[in-house]
Amino acid sequence: MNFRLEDVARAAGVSRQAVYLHFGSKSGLLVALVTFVDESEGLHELAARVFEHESVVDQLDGFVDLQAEYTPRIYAIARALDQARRVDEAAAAAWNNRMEDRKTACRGIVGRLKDQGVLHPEWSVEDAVELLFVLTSIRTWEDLIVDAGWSKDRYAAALRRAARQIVLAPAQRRN
Amino acid sequence: MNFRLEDVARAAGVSRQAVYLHFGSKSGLLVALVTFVDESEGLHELAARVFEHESVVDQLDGFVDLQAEYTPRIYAIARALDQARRVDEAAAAAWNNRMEDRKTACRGIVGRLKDQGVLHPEWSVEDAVELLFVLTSIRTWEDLIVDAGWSKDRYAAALRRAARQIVLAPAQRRN
DNA sequence: CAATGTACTTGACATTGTGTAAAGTATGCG
DNA sequence: CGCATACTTTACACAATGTCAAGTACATTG
Repeated sequence: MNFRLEDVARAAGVSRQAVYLHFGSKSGLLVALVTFVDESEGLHELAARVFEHESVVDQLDGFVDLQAEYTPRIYAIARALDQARRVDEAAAAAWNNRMEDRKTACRGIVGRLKDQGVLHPEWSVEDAVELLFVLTSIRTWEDLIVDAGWSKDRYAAALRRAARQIVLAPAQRRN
Repeated sequence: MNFRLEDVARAAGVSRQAVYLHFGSKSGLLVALVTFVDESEGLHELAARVFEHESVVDQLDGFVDLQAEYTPRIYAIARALDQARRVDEAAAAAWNNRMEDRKTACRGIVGRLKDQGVLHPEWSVEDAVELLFVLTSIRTWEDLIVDAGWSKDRYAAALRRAARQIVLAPAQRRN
């Protein structure tokens, strides 16, 4: 929530009140923005493309790459939403919604790994899903890219490797 | 920053102004609190104990366990500090300071793994340090414990496993 | 004992930003 | 024309941080 409604309104060329008429509150604006950006950036299509890969391992890599590619585009908004969700119910719902989508993607990948017998034997499906989820989260991205100053490529390479090591059965590790 | 200075002052049995006399600002209070809590909880000794283990792998496990044990004790403060650091320089310094300590610990572990030839060959020391760091971060803890509802034990077990898989050379994996 | 300093209190006020309310205006449409 | 829609302008309530000035209680010290 690192922005003032007055600035937003001025930048949009409307009065501050117009923002309230349209979105009800600051959080309301944020929630609408999140939805809008995901649509206009085509998140859905990008995600679908990841799952077009025949090999699950390619899907896993693609999922990591998607995070590397997509997160910087939405980072500022995501951070604001992450903050807003602590105090605003609608923001929390929007956040949970997006997280649920991401988790579903993780479940898909891990489930397929399990089905094909290439899930690392030490991991339960549930734990592997959650760990893949957290490994590819915006927070992890922030820690590595923003705070540690990593490049996108370094992030993608390291996370691909980490995700594979955690989730793939040792025999399958070489691709 | 999910608290009001007036409440803090009242709970401490002093006037709101007294807080300003002592700590200068809300962030100042927070920074002082962080230092105080780390000392009174004995973080330094707990960390030292982790590194008393002879085996580096035990140190790695102990480091994960320390996070599992310690993070819940400081979570509320840590979250406030994480938020404060975006707007307050002193808070940012306090945060970076603690992160640097944690990173030093990671460097120690990974460095020793490298020296003993048991660091996973696919990882550079720098990348492994950072990945161990992010894996054991407060943010990751929050995602798993607070948001996903994991138990402490589940967290510790999963992260031990994940850390080992990422950082240990395959041959060394069984301990 | 008087003077001084320390640590705090009380109360008032400036500031910033969100959110609400009310009245007015421009535009388009049936 | 009459009316609805979409917006503007202005004003204000409110919460919370941070500042300021004057006062008080108590302990220390010459």
